[in-house]
Amino acid sequence: MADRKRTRAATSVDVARAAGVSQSVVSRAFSLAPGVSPATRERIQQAAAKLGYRHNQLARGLITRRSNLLALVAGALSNPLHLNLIQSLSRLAQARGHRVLLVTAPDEKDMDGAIDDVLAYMPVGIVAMAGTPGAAQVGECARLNLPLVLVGRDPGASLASSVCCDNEAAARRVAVALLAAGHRRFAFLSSREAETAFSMARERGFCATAVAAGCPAPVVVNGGSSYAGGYAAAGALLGCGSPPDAVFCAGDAIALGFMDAVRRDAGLLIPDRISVVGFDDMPMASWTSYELTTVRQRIEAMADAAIDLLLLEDANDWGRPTKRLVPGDLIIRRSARIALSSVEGTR
Amino acid sequence: MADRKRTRAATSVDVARAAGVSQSVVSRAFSLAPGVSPATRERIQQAAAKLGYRHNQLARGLITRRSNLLALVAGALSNPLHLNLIQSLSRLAQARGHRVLLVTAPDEKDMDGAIDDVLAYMPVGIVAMAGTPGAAQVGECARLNLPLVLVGRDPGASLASSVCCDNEAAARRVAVALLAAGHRRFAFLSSREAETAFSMARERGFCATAVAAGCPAPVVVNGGSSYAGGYAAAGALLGCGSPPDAVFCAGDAIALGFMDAVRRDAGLLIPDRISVVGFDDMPMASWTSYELTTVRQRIEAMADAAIDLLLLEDANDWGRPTKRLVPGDLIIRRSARIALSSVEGTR
DNA sequence: CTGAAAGCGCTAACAA
DNA sequence: TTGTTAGCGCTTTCAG
Repeated sequence: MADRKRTRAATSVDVARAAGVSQSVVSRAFSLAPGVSPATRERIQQAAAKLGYRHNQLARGLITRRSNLLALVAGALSNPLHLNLIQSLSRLAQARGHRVLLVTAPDEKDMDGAIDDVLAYMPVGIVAMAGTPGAAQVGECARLNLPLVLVGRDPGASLASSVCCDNEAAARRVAVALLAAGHRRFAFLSSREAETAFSMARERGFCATAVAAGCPAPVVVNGGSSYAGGYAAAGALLGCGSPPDAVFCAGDAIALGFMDAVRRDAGLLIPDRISVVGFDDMPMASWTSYELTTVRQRIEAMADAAIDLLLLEDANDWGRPTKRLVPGDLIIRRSARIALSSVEGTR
Repeated sequence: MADRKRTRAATSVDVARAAGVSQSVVSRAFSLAPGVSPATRERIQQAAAKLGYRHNQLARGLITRRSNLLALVAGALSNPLHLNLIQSLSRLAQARGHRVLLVTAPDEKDMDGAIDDVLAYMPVGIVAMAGTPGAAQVGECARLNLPLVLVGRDPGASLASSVCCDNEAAARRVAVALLAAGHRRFAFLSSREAETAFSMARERGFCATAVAAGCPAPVVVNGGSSYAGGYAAAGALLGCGSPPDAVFCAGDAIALGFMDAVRRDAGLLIPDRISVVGFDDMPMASWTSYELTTVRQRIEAMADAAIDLLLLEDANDWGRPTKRLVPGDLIIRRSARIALSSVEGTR
C-alpha cells in the first residue's frame, strides 16, 4: 500500500516535507546534533520510519569530506587468526559507528596499490594487516594526515603507528621456561624467507636468552611458515647428529607440522624426547592430537588497540608514530616439558 | 616542492585547470567514457599525476546513485574456509572494479540490522555469508531492486538468489563410495542445532542413499559443529552396542574431533575398524595426523558464481531468484576404506 | 570532440 | 529552535 510509484529512495527532503519542517532540521536530527526539540525530533522519526528513509552515507561523506569507512588493507591472508582479527576489527569499528572497507592486496608486497585506491573513499583511517605498506604509501598517508596503523607487523623505520604482539618478550619467556625445565639444546623454526620482522623478533628473543644461559646457539631452520614447512624442517633437523631437546616455532602451523613429522617419521615421543612450543594459539593447537604449548596472541586486544590508535590520531594531528605492544600469554599444554609452576604469572 | 599550502586534495576542477580543459572532459577521461581525444586524454593524465589527483568515489557514487561497493554481510565467522571465501570474494570483486564493504553481524541471526545499515552506502549488491538474512530484509532488497545473493546457504522460501555447494549430491556420492567398499552400519554427525539447512541436506542425501541400499537407517548424532562437538559425539556413538563402521560428518572440524576421540578414547583404528569422512576440505584435513577423506567445496568457484549472479542481476531487473549449485569434489585420503577405483569421475 | 550548467543528498554557517 | 543558503566533487544532458 505504501508503494506509490516512487522509484527513488526517500531523501531528507521527503522526510522534511512529511514532517512539516525544513530539510536542515532533518539533517540535524539524524546527525544527532543538538538543537532539535524533542517534539520535532519525534515527528521526524515518525515520518522517516513511514517513508523508509535512510541516511545517505555517500552524500554525508562528500560534504563532510570524510566517509565513516575504516579501510582494512590486507596482504596475504593465510593464518586462521586473520579471520578473528578481521572479525574483531569489524565488530569494534562498527561499535564505534564505522564500517570496514576491506581491500585485499594481490600479494603481500603489493599493498601499495590497495592503499592508493582506498584513498578514493576518504576513509577515517587505514589499518594494514598481514603485510607491510611501502614507504611511499606511508608517506602519502602522512601527507594527507590520514591515520595508518599496522597490526601484527613492525613498521620498522617507517612513520606508521603499529600494534604488535610483544614477540621478543614472549620468546624470551618461552626460553626461560624451557631452560628451567632443563632443556639445553635448542632449535628455532623460522617463518617464510626469514625476512618477516615478527619471526625475527621471536628468534632474537629466544636465541639471545638461550645463549645468555650458556647454551649452545640454537639451530635455526627456515622451512616456510606453514604446516608443510614445519614438517619438512623436521627432516633437516633430526637427520644430523644429536637432535635438539626443545624446538620453538615461529608459528603454530609450523609447530603442528613439525610434531607430525617427529611422530611419524622420527618416532620420537613428544614431549619425552623433544619439547615443542608454538606461537599464536590457533584453534588447532588445543586439539587433543597436539595439545601444543604455545604463546597466545590477544587478537581482540590488538584489534581494540588498533582502532583506538586510529581514532585517536584522527582526533589529533599526526604526531610521532605510536607503537603499542600487547603481551603474549604462554599457554602451557603437553607438547613441552614445562612445569606450570615454573611460569608463575605469565597468564 | 610540489606541496603548496593546498590542504585539500586535488579535484577534477584542479586537473581541468592544469590541463587547460573543462572539468567535464576530465570526468569523461576518468570514467573511461568515449569521446575524449587521445591527445587531450594524455594531457589530463599528466596533469592528474602531477597533482596527485584521485577520483572521488563518494561524489561519483552520489551523482550516479550507486557506489561501486559490494556489501559483504557475514554472520558467524568460524570456519577457516570463511577466510578463503572472504578473500576470493574480495579479490574477484576488485578485479571487476568493485570494493568490498564488510559488515559483520553481531550474531548469525541478526544479519538484518547489518543489511539495513549497509543500504545507506548504496552498494551494487549484497552478498550474505555464514548466516541467513530474514524475510523482511530480503523483501526490502527486492523492493529496492538491489541484488542479494546468499553463499553457502539455502535461501529456503525467500526470494534471494544463492550459490551453494551441491550438498545433497555430494553426500549421496559419499554414501555410494562407502557402500561400494562394503560399509553397512552408518552414522551421521550433524552440525549445530541441526537447524542449518546445509547440514540437513548432507544428512538427507547420505541417509536416503544408505537406506535405499538396504542398510539400517544411519544413527544421527548432533554434537555441535566444532571439533569439540565431534569429539563429544564419539562418546555417545561408540558407547552403546555395536559401533558404526562408517561415519560421515557434516563438517571437517567435527570429523577431526571425532577421529581424535576414536583414537584416544576408544582405541579403534581408523580406517580399519571405522571409516570417517568429512565435508569442506579445510587445510587441516590433509595434515598427516588425519588424512581425512572429505568433500571439497570449491570456494573460488562459489565466490565467482556469487559475483557473477550479483552483477548479472544488477544489469537486468530482479527476476526470479536464481539458484546456482556448485559440485563438491570427493577427496580420497586415508581416513576411510574407499578404493579410488570406486569413485571414478568424481573429480 | 569539448564546454556550460544542472543537480545527486547532505552539512554547516548564518539569519531569523 | 528553526529556516535559508551555499556548496562537497562528480556525472550527464544538451549545445556548440
